Amino acid sequence: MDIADVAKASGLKPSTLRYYEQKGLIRSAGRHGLRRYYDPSVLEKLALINLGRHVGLSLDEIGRMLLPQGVDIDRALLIAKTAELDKQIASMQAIRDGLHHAAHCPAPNHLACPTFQRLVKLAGKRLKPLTHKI
Amino acid sequence: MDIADVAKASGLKPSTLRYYEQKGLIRSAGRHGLRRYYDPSVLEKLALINLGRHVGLSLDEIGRMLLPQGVDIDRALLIAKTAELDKQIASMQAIRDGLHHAAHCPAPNHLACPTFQRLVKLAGKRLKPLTHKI
DNA sequence: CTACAACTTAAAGTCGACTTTAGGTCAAGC
DNA sequence: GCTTGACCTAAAGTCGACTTTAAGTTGTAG
Repeated sequence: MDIADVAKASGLKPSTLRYYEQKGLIRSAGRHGLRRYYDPSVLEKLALINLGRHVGLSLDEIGRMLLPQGVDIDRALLIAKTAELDKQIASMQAIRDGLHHAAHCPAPNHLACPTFQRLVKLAGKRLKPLTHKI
Repeated sequence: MDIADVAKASGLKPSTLRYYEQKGLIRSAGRHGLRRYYDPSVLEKLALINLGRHVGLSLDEIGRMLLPQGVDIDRALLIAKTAELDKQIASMQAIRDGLHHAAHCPAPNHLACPTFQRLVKLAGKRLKPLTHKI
């Protein structure tokens, strides 16, 4: 497949594919002259990268997780990530519940509502930044 | 309170406070000469901003939600955000379950595992980018 | 065989949320 | 009254993940 085919099949732009290659996330199978050509298995690797982005991994982290040979992931890192996701989900649920309450609470303003006050404190304390762009 | 007090109490840097002011998120109560001084209620507003960041709002969105007078939030936007959070949570749970399975699946590599394959497709299709940095 | 669409590279630009820097002002303690 | 540390502003820098641009090369349809 040439780069345009991979782009179409993956939904990524050619420039993104070159960028991923530069970062060491994918490799082309070779060149026809200057032009890259790819093995279709690159699509599986890209799907995996996409998945990683969705769970909040940076490209660098994904690079470390993707085993060099073949298309696979480090299981230990996967388990760690699962635990992290559990925490994130719990946080988001707490916030969701607080927002839901605040939106329906009859207090004159949200800061007058004790449930909302707990929520604000929760966000201030318990939640560490979910610093990612996915 | 002067800017250093607000910084200490909120955990934000003075530069961040000036930046938020520039964006119209907070206001100082006035100046002593050049120096800003703040009403303590700014801390509540900052807590609210912090909360907003945690649910994935941009500073601009937060600016639109914070009612100009006093410290409060637009309830309709709050409800909408609650619904959005519900979706995000559901997505994250699906991914979490998939990762959990993949990490413990006996298939030789994850791509050989049908559950993992479904997960990869899910991430590719159903999940729209959670494009935020918190 | 030629035209040209599609590829190539390196480098610079973008976006959001800040942080840092450079250069200047000033309230307060000695 | 003088020093100094904390404050001020405007502008530039940073980070991650790309995208865009500028300038050049080439496989391939006609």
